[in-house]
This record gives sequence, structure tokens and C-alpha cells, in this order.
Amino acid sequence: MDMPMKQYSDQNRFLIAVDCIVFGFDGEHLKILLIKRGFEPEKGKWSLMGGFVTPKESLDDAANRILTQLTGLKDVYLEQIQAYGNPMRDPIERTLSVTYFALIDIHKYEAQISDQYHAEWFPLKETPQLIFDHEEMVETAKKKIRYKAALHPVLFELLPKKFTIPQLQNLYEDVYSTQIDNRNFVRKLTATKLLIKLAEKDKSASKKGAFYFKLDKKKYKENFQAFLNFIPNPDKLTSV
Amino acid sequence: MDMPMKQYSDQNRFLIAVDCIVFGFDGEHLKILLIKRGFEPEKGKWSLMGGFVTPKESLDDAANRILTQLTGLKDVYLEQIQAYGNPMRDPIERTLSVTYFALIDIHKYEAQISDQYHAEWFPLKETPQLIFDHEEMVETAKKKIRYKAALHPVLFELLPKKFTIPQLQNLYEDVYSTQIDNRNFVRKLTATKLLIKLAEKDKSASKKGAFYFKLDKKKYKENFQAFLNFIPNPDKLTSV
DNA sequence: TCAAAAGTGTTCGAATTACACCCATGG
DNA sequence: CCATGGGTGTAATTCGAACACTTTTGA
Repeated sequence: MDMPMKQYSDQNRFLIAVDCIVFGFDGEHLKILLIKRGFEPEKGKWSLMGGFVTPKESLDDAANRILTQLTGLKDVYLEQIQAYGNPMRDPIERTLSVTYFALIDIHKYEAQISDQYHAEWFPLKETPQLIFDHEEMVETAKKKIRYKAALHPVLFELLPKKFTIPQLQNLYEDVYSTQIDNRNFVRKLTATKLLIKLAEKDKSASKKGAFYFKLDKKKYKENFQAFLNFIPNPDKLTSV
Repeated sequence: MDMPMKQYSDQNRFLIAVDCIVFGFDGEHLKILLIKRGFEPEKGKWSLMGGFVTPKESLDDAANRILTQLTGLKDVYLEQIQAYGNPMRDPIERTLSVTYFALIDIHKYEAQISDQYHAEWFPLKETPQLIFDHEEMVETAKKKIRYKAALHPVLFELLPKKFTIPQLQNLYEDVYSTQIDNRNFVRKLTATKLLIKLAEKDKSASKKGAFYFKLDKKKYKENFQAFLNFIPNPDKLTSV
């Protein structure tokens, strides 16, 4: 934007898109939301949810709008990941895409996922082939969420208000594709003082039942910058 | 890019720029490179080095081209940070900017910094007012480099082939605005096995002289993903 | 000879890991 | 009553933080 020229009139303009990598958690597994593309090119293939940026909206606005169109919901955790600008990435016309990741509780949004887009949840390890460079985007998003969650308690955004420790552990294990020792996990968790134990139990997953917890919202916000260290083998992370 | 439509013909197109936050180190302090803007709007103010993306180049290509124009050099460490898309961020015309940070050894590139741009190195804490949203970009770049360097040995990109431990420590202290205990620093450093001690000494900074070291390139590449932990108080990092 | 910077070890507390058994309950 | 998943404690080790003095040498 800062080349030595009086005007921008002799510059080229390009399409700008936003593509969302929507992570969801259902209490058992981490999944991503994909849509079946109903038009050419690449009709019938799976794709991230995306759309073009319009003249008066910011990138964040566009990401929120697109996500709302798909899920019907607002105030979802959304964070920019990266811009993809390979000139050939869209065969129709050069398009720059800015990716975002979203974190949502699958059960909460289940009813509202609009059927018109043929949206479907896929377990992270069973994602189908995707159009264009969307697979690369997903890979980068996975790395990003690993980095982010290694340093900030952001994964709580994927959980309902009440959740159990086994659910939380499933989540961390899925995000990092690893097994975590339950006793050590609980110890680190209680050290954060982020959780408040409820009297109620979730009996859907076992006969004994697991106690529900809720987030201490105040401490969550205060300590979001604090480093956590839930991951025994952070070597498994790859570059951001 | 994936809205249900047959063609992209009714979409809006925008200017796309790349702005580079060029970090440099001279053995004593971390600095950033700014240019004095020679044209309106904002003529005479300081600015990041930037330019528009052309039709056939990728974002990475554009960043490299712009950096080469400024410094005359290639193969500089360059990494994308973020896209800025506020509709009003450039008063002339809506422009999306993708920022990159570059890491260079000031002495190596000194001679080649092109004078025609009135480029100047500023110590990080003494940066002047910048145009548009460039100050926000610099702040984000500082956070980004702190995160990156907390997890990867990327700061070596700022150093010459031969460097001393005191120089390296200055660098880390500047990046994190903190004082580091020299004995603990050296212990962690030797634990990485990334450094090879040379026979030669640098006597420019002291009478006793400090031994030069060089990077073990092979281990550097192998271990780039490994987590280091040089920073005593990572709490000081703020969100990425 | 002395000022200025380089270089070097130890101790303590905290954090991390590894590891195994009992509990509660619904079917 | 038993199979299933939930919940809990300890010991050994590693890691990180705090801390101060000696060395070298050019001016």
C-alpha cells in the first residue's frame, strides 16, 4: 500500500475471500464442518465454508457473516489464521483467501446448521478430499489450534457450559493425537483454578457418572494470557 | 471463494498490498527498518516498507520482491503474520494488507539498504509515529516474534555467521524486554547443542574478548520444531 | 593497576512424569 | 454381581530460578 506513487489507479485489484475452518466437539471427538459444493468448478466435492468479502465489511465481519449463514449463530470464537495468495489457487479467477478458524460446541449448534448447504461434520482423521488448497488450509488450522491451545485455554470454547473432565480430556487427546495420563491431567487442571465443580453428574457415558464442571469465566478471561502446559509431548507440534 | 454461484463476475475486487516489518540486530539492539514516505497521503511520515501485489506473484513472492527492492538482498527469513482488512484503513482506496516479518543481520545488509527510500533503523522502543494502521502491525509483529522465538530458535536468523554469547543474550533480552541471568542462559543454550564454539574471539566489545560461536546448521534444521524455553517469564507474552 | 566485560557451579523448590488401585452404578 | 468408566496419591526425577565470584586484558 505504500509504493511511491500519487495514486493507486494503475494497480490491479483482486477478489478477496474468507474461508472458515470450523472445529466442533461433541463430547467425544473433534470434528470439522464441511459443505458439499453444489456448483462448478469442483461441483460435488467437499469444501470449507467460504465467501467473498464485500466492500464495506472487514475481514472479521466477513468471517462472522459467513459463519452465521452456515450455522445460524453469532458470537462464535473466531480467529484469523493466514492469507493464501497463490495466483493459481482458484482456477476461475485469482482470489486471495483469508482463513479463519471457528470453535463451536456441536450439540449447541446442531439444530441450527443449515441443511441447504449440505453441511456435514467429519472426524478430523477422516476428512474427504477437498477442493483447491483447502486441505492445506485445514492442515495449517490444525497446527494453529495446537499452538494456540498449548499456550491458552482456548479449547473451552468447544465445550458446553457444563462439561465433564473425561470430555475435556477427550478433547485434548484429540487435538494433540495423544494419550494423556488422567491423574496428571487432573492435577494440572486443578492447578489452573479455572474450573468450578457442580453437584450434578453426567450419566450418559457411564454408570457411575462423571461430575459436571463449569468454567470460572472471570478467571478464564483474566488468565487467558497465562501459559498452560497441558501437553506432555509438545514436540509433536509442527511449525506455524 | 466458495459461494454458491456460477461465476465470480458480480463480485468486488480490491487492492492487495504487502507490508514488511523488518527486524534487524546489530549485536547490541533489536531494531526495525522504516522508510520516510515521499508522497501523499501522509507524506513525510514514517511507514513500513510495502507494495502492491501484482497479478502473477504470490504473497510470498511479493514480500520477497519488496524486501529485495529495499535491501538489495535475497534469501532473507520471511514469514507471514496477518491480513489487515479494515475497509477504512487506507484513505485513498480500500486495500487489504498482508504483513510479513523479516529477520536480518544489520551489519550484513548495511551497505545494501537503498538510500533512495530514506530507510532508517529505529530501536524498537523509539519508533516514531507511523501511517495508517502500521503501528498496530508493528505491535502484532512484536508479539508474533516473541511467540515464535519462545518455541523455535528463529532468532539466529538475525545474527551473523559468527556471534558471541553476550550478543545472543542481548538479542533475547531485547526481544522480550527482560533481563536474563547469564548463567542460566548459557546452561540452556549448551543443552540445545546447537552451538559450535570457535577458537577466535571478538574483542570489539571488551578487553577480555568473547568467544565466537557458530550455528550447527544441521541440528538447527533438525531441531527447529523442538521447543526451547529461553524465556524466564513467558507471562509477558500477549496474545497472538 | 584497575575498570569492564566474560565466564563459570551449586542449591533449592517446583513441576513433571510414571505408575495402579478402589469406587459407584446400571444392567 | 460384574463390567464399565470415574476418580484419586505418591515417589523419583527433571527443570527452572536464584544467587557471586574469578578471569582476562587493554588502556
